[in-house]
Amino acid sequence: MPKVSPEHTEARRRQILDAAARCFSQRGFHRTTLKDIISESGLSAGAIYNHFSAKDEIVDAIAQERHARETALLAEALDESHKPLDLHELARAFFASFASAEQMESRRVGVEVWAEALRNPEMLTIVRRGVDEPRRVLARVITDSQERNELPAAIDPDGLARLMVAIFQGFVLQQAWDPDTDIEQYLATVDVVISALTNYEGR
Amino acid sequence: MPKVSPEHTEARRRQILDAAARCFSQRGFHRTTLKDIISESGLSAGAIYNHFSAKDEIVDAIAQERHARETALLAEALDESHKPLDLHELARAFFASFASAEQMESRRVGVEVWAEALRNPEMLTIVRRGVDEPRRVLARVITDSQERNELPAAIDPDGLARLMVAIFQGFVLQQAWDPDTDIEQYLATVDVVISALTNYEGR
Amino acid sequence: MPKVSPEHTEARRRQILDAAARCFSQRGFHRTTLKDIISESGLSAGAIYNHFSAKDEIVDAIAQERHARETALLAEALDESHKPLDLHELARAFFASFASAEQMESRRVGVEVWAEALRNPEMLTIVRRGVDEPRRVLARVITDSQERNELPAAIDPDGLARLMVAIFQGFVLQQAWDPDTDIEQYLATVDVVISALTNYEGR
Amino acid sequence: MPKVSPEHTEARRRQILDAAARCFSQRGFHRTTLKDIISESGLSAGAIYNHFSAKDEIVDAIAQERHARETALLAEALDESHKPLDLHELARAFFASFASAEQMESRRVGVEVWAEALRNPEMLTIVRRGVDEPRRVLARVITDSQERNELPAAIDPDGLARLMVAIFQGFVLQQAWDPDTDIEQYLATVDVVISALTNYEGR
DNA sequence: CATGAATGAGTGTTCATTCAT
DNA sequence: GATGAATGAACACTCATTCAT
Repeated sequence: MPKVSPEHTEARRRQILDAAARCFSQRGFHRTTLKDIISESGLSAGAIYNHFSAKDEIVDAIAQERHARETALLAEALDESHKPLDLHELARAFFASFASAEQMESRRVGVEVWAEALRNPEMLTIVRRGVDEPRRVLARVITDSQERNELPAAIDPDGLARLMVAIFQGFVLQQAWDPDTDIEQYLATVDVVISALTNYEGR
Repeated sequence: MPKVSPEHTEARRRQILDAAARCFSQRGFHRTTLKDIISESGLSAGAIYNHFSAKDEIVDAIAQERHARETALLAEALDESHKPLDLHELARAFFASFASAEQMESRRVGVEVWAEALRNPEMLTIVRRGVDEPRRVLARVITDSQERNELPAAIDPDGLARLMVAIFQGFVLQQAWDPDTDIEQYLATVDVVISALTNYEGR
Repeated sequence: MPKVSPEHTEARRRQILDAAARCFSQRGFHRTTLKDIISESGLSAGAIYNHFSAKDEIVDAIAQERHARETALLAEALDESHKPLDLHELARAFFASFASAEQMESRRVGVEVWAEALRNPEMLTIVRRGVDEPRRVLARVITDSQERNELPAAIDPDGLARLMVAIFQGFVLQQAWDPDTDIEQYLATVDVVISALTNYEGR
Repeated sequence: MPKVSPEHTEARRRQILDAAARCFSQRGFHRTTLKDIISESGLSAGAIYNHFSAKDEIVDAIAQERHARETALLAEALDESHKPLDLHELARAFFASFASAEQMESRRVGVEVWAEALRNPEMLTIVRRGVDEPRRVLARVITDSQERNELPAAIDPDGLARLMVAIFQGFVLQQAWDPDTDIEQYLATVDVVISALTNYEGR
């Protein structure tokens, strides 16, 4: 079926990436073979190589998409919120993606990407992009809050941003290991921490 | 009929595990071949198989040792501290291991173990043991602090324990991706958070 | 029902064969993929298969054309010369094709055809046709010369024809390996050999 | 069977190279698959890769050995001859290898190496070594003969050496295409040419 | 006729594991 | 126990060929 529309090409790409994502989520990408992706996608080896020139490229694309989707979700959540942003809202926005099961699968792959980033520069770039941007957003919101006297000026905005990102990352891990991990309990604690910081007047 | 002393056996095991740890830290589990371990250890394939019946067993042993060492370090830190423990001291104890470069290598492997735990039940068990125990210690310390009125009673001890563990895990990740990450800045922020919680009287 | 003129068909064939010849000369038959020919020709896979039913057929056609062209060049050279032919002129005619760079490319392909002929009967037939015909021409010229007493009668015409063909083939090889090989030096030596034979009166 | 003698290692290498040579001679090295070599040698893929790190390395080794053997045969023939060498003897020495059927197989592979040398620098080096050395030997013999007044001084030694090498190469080709090619007829003609040159006193 | 996406058998290569010495 | 050559299933990837549009 040649002379095919760009939509068709894009659909095939999706078909491959969706199949790969399912495989990666189940077995991890090191244990996923091209045969797995072939079976799962219903395509042939050649068809896949018409869209990606190597297995690694599929892995990269999945990692990239994952972080792009997460960043998009966050940006969306920020846009919907009323200015000025407060940290409570921001925290909720961060955790919003935990609703769907599909996102849960995606986050499992994300954890593997985190590990892969330690050995694969390509992946480290992707991870950094996905982590640094939210951190910068957070740091800005923190600075703004300090200027409005809603947060002690003594707090280092970057340090707190890092810590809040860590709070998110740590939960991702804990929930990945145990899907029953109680997100509401966790978010309630996050709220307490934020409130405590908000009311804190230095030592 | 073993002709060799148990000490010799143990020394061989160490030789293998140390070589494997170096390989894993550099290339990751999946990219490390048995040939790599053979070269790095200076032993033969057969010699290795006399101590481990499969590559996976080496991986498991490394993961196990890693968490055992970390738990031991933590226990040691707790023992040395003067009762009653406060959260500031506890946080410092958690982060104590970040001093040495060797520990840095070990933590890189640890991150991969975290990812591996998502697909390998054996590894999940190891990870859970390594994470749950500290969390329980933390929760107990928090409860104690609440009883001494050093922390608001409204805080959920388990939720806060989880969050503090997350604060640790997130930093491990961030530092693994960027070794220049400033630990003192981070610890200062952790201290602020703990102080804020200590002084917080609910809303 | 062909809608296209025979000229168009022939033009397409040329387009394919020219592209293929360029590819073969650069990478050899075996390393040239159909994709290479597609890129080089600017045509599509389907278009090529409308004119050739397999890659081998293109190879055959190239080999055939090459030898046809060489034979034609030789015939032309013979026609132009004034009878009776002498061996000096004939040798020059043989080596005439070494002038152009295009012919140089063609000869590189020719060497591969020589090798291919050892395994591919189709190709062997082509090579034989291309080699036997000149050899017969040479043998006839030699016989004629002997009858005119310009060459010792003791010489075996077929043996000498073979040897003169070999002199040509060997030079093709040597020049293919080293394009700087001095053709004038070589031709001068050939002339000396012919003169020596001409003047030779047996032992 | 580890801790094996160097002889054993060498025997395995031979086993592989002999099998490969048989395959190459039958199908050519482009059409010979590793599976072919595996079947023919009776070894496993892994065993082969213990001795050669890629298929290309086997091809190179075969080409190298072929030329080494040919050079050795020539050197041997030269040593056996009584000084001073004359061209008749030298020509016979060159053609001595045409006796055995095994050498015939080897020469078929050699023709393929000649073609391969046009695209593969590694192979070109091997071919050049195999061709230049005999050419130099020939040129020296020619110069010596000229000094002894057995050959006209007007002849260019290098040109004649090239031509004699070509006479050899051309015969290799012709015999490879047609095993029935008469070597005695050919050698007789070569002798006539040499005699004619010997008696030639310039134009 | 032209297109080029799709096919899938086949390729060279790797690597955890075994076992005769 | 120690050795390391041997195994062979599995892997990622290629490419001549087909055929629906």
